[in-house]
Amino acid sequence: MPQEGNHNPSFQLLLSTTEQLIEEKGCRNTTLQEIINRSGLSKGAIYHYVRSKDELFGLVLQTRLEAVNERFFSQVNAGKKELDHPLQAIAEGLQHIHDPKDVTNQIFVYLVSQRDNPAIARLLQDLYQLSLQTSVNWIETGQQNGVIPSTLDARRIADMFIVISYGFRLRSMVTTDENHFSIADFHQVMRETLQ
Amino acid sequence: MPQEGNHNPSFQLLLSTTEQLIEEKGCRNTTLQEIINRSGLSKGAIYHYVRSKDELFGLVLQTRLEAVNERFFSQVNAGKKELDHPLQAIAEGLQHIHDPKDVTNQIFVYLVSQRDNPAIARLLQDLYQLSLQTSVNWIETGQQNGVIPSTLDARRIADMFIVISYGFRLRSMVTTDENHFSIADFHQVMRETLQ
Amino acid sequence: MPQEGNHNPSFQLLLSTTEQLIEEKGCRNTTLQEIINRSGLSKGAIYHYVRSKDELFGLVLQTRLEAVNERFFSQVNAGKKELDHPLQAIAEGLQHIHDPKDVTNQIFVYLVSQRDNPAIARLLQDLYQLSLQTSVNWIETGQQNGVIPSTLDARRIADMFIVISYGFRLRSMVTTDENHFSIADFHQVMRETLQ
Amino acid sequence: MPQEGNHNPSFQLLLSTTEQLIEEKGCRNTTLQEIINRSGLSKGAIYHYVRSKDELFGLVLQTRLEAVNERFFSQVNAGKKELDHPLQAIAEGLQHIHDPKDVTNQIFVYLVSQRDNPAIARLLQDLYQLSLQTSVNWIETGQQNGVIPSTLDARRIADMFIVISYGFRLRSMVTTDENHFSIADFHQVMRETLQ
DNA sequence: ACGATCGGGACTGCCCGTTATT
DNA sequence: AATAACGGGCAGTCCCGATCGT
Repeated sequence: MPQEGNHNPSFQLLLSTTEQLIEEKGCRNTTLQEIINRSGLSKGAIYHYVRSKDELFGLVLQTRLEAVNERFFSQVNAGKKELDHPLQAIAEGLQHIHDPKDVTNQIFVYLVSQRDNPAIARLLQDLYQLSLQTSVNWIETGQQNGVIPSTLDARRIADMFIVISYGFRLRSMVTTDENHFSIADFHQVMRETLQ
Repeated sequence: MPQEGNHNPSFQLLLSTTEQLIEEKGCRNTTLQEIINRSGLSKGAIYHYVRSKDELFGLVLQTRLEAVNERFFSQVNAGKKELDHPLQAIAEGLQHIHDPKDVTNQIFVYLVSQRDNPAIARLLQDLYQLSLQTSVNWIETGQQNGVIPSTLDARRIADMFIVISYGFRLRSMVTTDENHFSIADFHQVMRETLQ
Repeated sequence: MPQEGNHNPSFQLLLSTTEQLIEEKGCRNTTLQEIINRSGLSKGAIYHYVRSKDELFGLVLQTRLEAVNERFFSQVNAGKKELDHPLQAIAEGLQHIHDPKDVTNQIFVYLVSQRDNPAIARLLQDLYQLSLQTSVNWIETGQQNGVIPSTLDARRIADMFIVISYGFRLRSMVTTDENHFSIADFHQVMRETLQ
Repeated sequence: MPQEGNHNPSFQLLLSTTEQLIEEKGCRNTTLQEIINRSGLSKGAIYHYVRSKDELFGLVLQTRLEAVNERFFSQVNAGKKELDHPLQAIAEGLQHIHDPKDVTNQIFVYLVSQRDNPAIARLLQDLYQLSLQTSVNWIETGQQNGVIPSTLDARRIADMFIVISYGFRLRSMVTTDENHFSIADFHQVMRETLQ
């Protein structure tokens, strides 16, 4: 499984085709056969890069989340303005957790429902840690800049942030109601929590 | 599909066997064949009661959640003491959302990942509405009793409650870390939010 | 697996199609797909009757051997002449162990090479017992009729007979030489052994 | 395919790893992937030495049998005592045909079941000829030394010997019964046959 | 000569759901 | 109301070839 930082065009094609199919038809209805048909790769080729369909989906999710995190990170680093309102920046960057069609949301719950597979469980754990650490970094940056009181436990706040974003993701996939508790409300709660 | 309030022993056996199997091996690994073997029912019998495996899982979830809600409702109605601390009652009743092995958590994410099936989508929507309405009822009871300020939007608070409980459910299935944002913290946030 | 004495036409079709294909192309090259194509049955139908391809092959072998044994048995019972020369009758009935294309030979070695599968091992053991018992019966019949000395150990002689017929089967699949040790020679050895 | 008398360490490693795996898990369950994992060789390396997995197995068998034959040959040449009882020497050297776990037995039936592959058929034919010729040599040696009557057809006797040893091999893989016709009985038969 | 990566495609067994039958 | 028969999609495994470097 030589996919560490793999830039092989076939592997990239595999990932993008899979992502596209998930977007169109959901995880459940995305079959290996369709990936084969659309990508032009063979089953052997696919299993040369990944160990299973689940791992493939996990890889797509990981790639996506890493891209998101990277984008955020560079955003935060780039502008000084955002540093004044890091929470706002974060909240704005999270619009996608409201989109039930968002590929990351779909793959995320799909993988959680496969968590009895140890490899999947590990991947999910890793992604959680990644998100948590990123959030901690943001908050600590805010504390160093004085916009967030240093008395707060960065880790706990970050985890709360994760929990609520998980909640939003799940709610978006459960109901289509015009929702009553919005990201704006969340922002408000955070603001009060952080004084 | 005559399962409205069905007390048929075969149907009850079907539900309990399924629940048991899910607890043992997870949703994904619970096959029809195993349900047949363990329950002694035939495939025809099962498909006489339910339309699909997903519907069966949905029914198990629904039964469970209704039992939980009913228990809560009678609890709230029974004692006056709990009325003074409705939030605490709620929080205590939610310990199970922390258990990644909890059958409702497992079925819930499984069904969400199957949400492209319209019947499943409808079921999830219904369950969301049920939870929401239950929460609204609790909060309004609290407002009538003066323990919660009447200025607050019961619907919004209830939804926030749902979102966060969804978040806890999901987090419990993603990580086994000693978690930093706990139900106690949640209680604290709620208390502050509700003044 | 309801194939005990199954006279279901689909099941019979399955067996005969399989036998035919093995005769044409050997066990290894007989694929499920071909059986499906030629028989018109679906994969689901086939797996309704058998648990695996190996079991299917085993069933073909068993059916064949039982037919052979039954034919022998009725032959022995029918004619008085054969009772005088039971060995000759046996030897003549064994011509097919010389035919490398014979389906029973092919399936037999195929199954032996799969003997790590416990179900296969059990089947082979059963078939061995069946053959052994049949041979013992013949010999004891010979002893009762006085053509075989009662001093001989029927069981040992029968087993020797099995071993040598196994040897003939295997040799026929290994070499196409005009063979030097023939069934006639075997007959001679037996005759001397039995006085 | 430069494996004639190849003493290349990689090639030897390939053979011994394969033999070891067959001993542990049987021919069927010995996959190329396992050979790759355990030997550390790459797929390319393996296919550099052999044309197919079957050929690889054939090579292991051939190597083993040649070693056995060579050992016998040197034994016969070394001592005079054995020359007096060549049959006994042979019989003693054949204990391994009783061991169903013996690698040669396993590979042998595996290859026979693959005999539709012409290369395999040729290999089996060659091995048969080798065995036959070896037996003929022993018997002729015995005849020259006067322990075996010169009137006997060495070729026929040798072939009978092969057939029976084939039979023992097969029986050992079919049943685990304490067997009734033993090598000792075989020895007895041979002795009587040869006067 | 030696070996690694990449890729192709056949095949089995599993599993869900449907239809015919009683 | 329940069973047996059946249909067919799908994932993952496996053997092997092709190509390229060393």
